[in-house]
Amino acid sequence: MPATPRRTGRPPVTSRPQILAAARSLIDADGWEKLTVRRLAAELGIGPTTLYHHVRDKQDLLLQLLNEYAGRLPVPELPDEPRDRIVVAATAMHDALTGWPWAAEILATDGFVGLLGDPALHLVDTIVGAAVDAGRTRAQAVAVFRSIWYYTVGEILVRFRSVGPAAYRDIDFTAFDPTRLPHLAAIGDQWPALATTDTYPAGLRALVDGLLDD
Amino acid sequence: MPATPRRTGRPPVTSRPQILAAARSLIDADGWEKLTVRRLAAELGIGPTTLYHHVRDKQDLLLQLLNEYAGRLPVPELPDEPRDRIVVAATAMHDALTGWPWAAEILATDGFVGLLGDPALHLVDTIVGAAVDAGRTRAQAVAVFRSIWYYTVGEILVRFRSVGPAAYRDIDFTAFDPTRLPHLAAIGDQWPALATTDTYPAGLRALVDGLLDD
DNA sequence: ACCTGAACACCGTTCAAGT
DNA sequence: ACCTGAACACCGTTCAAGT
Repeated sequence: MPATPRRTGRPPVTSRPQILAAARSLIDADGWEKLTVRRLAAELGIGPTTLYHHVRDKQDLLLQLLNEYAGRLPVPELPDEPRDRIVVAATAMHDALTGWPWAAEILATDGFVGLLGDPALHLVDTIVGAAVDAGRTRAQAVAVFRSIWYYTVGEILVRFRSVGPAAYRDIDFTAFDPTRLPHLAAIGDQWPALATTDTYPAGLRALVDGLLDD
Repeated sequence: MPATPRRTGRPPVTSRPQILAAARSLIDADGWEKLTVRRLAAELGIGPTTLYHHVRDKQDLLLQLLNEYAGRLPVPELPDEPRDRIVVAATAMHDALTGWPWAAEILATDGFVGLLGDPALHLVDTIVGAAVDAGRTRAQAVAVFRSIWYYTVGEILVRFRSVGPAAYRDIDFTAFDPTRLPHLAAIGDQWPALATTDTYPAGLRALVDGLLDD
């Protein structure tokens, strides 16, 4: 009568935690684009096909990675005032995505809320609850969350997938036709500086104010 | 003394307009994901490598496609009132992206404003100009545009890349822990219905109000 | 039980050679 | 001046066979 179940067959060469750790270090070292099944297997010193005994497919791997990351997130201290609570919770989401922007790729891909783990859902619940406390109906509160979510994930995606110096180099910001595009022409080569300023907090505040004011 | 330059060498089997038209019909028929260099070449009855004599690379092809699409957009009638003008211009952008959601993939990838053609930039200029008319500085006006852009592109990306019925099928919305996620538990299986409601116009209005109010 | 190599059905892109 | 096939360096995934 063995206390632990007898192991049979060939011993495993890797494990789920090992795979997730390797994936994380691969992303952190070489970037999100370089995380492929084949490279990950090579990193682990195993054949690509072996990975499929531990994860269903690549999408499943990414979700496990995401939920593990969410579990490590610090839980922010939440103010009592509903409006401030929304801003703090949304900012915590934004900070989490800034730290791992590739997560936004997954979250804007696949039915966002239902795929998140408990810790990340806690922030969703916080925002919905705070909107209810601010006098919204539950349906309105979900709409509040969704608007904030679109703004947040959009900011992350645009900020991290774009406007490398290379993309801007081709563009002559002083060449806008002043009769057709007067304001862009007036801004001219100040655009790149203005477009890289961090305006997330101000925009978030404005959005929350607009959503909660009658 | 020839009036037109003499043509020499092998005659072309295709042209830029033909390539763009084929790419457009391929996207419309089979979806954005199916637009590959090789499939496009097959559609045109030419070798994949021939395409590289007409476009620099795939990215270049996509940009040409995008700018051509922007050129076909209807120009909306713009109200005098600055706040309304912003809403109308942003809605026109949103409508354009709803009609061709894959465009959002490119626009959230590569330094968005500088890559757009004149017609699409006209909407950018409109929003910046209206924000100036509403009393903002030029720097603030750019921030207004950017916030609206993040919200808009985020909505499109999330809406079109997510929550197919397949994604939701795995999720039990009645299983949220009521002590840890009280509001999500209270919403329960109403979430999918609430999450597919079109809240873009209301959220946009709220955002614009928040951005323009002092 | 778990691992493996070979294979399938693809990608984008380059380049020397052909017409 | 333009086209072509072959080739390079990759993808994610399946599956029969091995230990």
